[in-house]
Amino acid sequence: MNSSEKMNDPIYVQIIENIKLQILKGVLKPNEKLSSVRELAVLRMVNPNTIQRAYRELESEGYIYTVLGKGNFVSENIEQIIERQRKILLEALREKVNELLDLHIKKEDIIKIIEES
Amino acid sequence: MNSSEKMNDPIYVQIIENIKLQILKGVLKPNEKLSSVRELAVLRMVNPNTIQRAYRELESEGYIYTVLGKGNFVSENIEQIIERQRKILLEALREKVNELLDLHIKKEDIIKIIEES
Amino acid sequence: MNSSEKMNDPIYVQIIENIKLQILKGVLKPNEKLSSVRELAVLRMVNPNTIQRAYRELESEGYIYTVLGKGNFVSENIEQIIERQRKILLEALREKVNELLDLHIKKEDIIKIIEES
Amino acid sequence: MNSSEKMNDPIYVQIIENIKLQILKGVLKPNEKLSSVRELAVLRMVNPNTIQRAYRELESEGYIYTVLGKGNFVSENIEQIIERQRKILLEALREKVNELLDLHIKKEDIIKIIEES
DNA sequence: GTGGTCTAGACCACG
DNA sequence: GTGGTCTAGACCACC
Repeated sequence: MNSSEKMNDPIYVQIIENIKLQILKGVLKPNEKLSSVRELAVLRMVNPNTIQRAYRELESEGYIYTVLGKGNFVSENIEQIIERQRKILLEALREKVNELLDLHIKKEDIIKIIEES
Repeated sequence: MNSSEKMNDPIYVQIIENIKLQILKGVLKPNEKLSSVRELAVLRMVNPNTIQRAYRELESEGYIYTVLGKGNFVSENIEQIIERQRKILLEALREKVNELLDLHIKKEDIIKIIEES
Repeated sequence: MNSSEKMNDPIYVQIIENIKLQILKGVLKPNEKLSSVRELAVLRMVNPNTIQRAYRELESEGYIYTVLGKGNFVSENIEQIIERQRKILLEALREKVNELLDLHIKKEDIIKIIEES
Repeated sequence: MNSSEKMNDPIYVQIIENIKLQILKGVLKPNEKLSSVRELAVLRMVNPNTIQRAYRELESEGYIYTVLGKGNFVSENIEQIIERQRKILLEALREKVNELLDLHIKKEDIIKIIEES
């Protein structure tokens, strides 16, 4: 039912999207501890490296922070992170739209695509 | 009034956009020779390196091809190149839109941005 | 049954490949006149522009030459043209092979692909 | 004894190949920071522009990503990038082989070339 | 003549 | 500090 979460994305991307959504919806709250790498690996039946990678990317995007030896936690200032992401994405969107207009794609057609998303 | 051609863009990007548009509008036709690097450098009053860079990127995107010692030419199969670019861009657009929806941006707001472009 | 001639190639590419093969097999001999653009357009039931484009590319690759007002003819020194093409292609092949080896594709697997071609 | 690393290649290509290999062999890991443009320029005793160019091409091929003001980093999803590159190269190889077969080069001769690579 | 590479070094924007 | 852009100008290889 959700907009992203494509089946053919690599596993670690699916995990990232899943955790992001939980944070965004407030299921996971600021400073809350995430499942440990090993726990989540068992739960999802994937290699611990895959979880490690997902956590690493979530950290680099600012969604979570890592305390060595303690675990991974949801960022304190999660709203700011989201606001920053929004701005970045909106700017990227504007750029893509301009490039499409240059290639003679009509605005209506672009809007149609968005409405179908 | 045109979508691209932003003043703030670096010179080489402006040149790229300009040439792309000429190709798209049919001013430059398949296999037609472009100005030589040095000619265009004099014409636009910039360093030859700047033109060189623009031509190199146009080539790597498939819009033109280079014959060593002869010059740069508009690609034969330019429509396919354009079609490919459209697909790539539309897919990128869809992805951005999905990410924005995940960040709770409303579809209407996204559409508003496109209408302003 | 032939190696190239993919169905999903654009029409003008299919025409190019077809004419190249006729030249290579000696069906079309040096200095022999090719069908006129209009004749071939009717025969193949395509737009004359498509034929024009195929001839233009064949000329730029050296297979044929054009005499304005007279028509298109198979090149005199066709063997040299072919030899040049071979050298260019073999060099390109070597380059691709090296790049594949860098990406840890085994020589055996590359050879297997060639044997299947 | 290695396949790439030709002496005759331009410096920036040698740098690109060198970094690609380090990434492929796992010497450089996902999200690891590369030397800064200036550092590497001093280290390899070349102009910063030359490094800059190498990094730019590595980025456009997806091997690394750039954060303005922070540095250049190995891509997160490097395996996918490699897999994509493999597919592109194999398809290009198949095409070259087909063209060579059309020019009456024997399969055995093509295979011989590969074995010598 | 053409494009391709490279140097030396300046200036900008970002954080 | 980082990368990004740009100039001025040299030298090479190809044809």
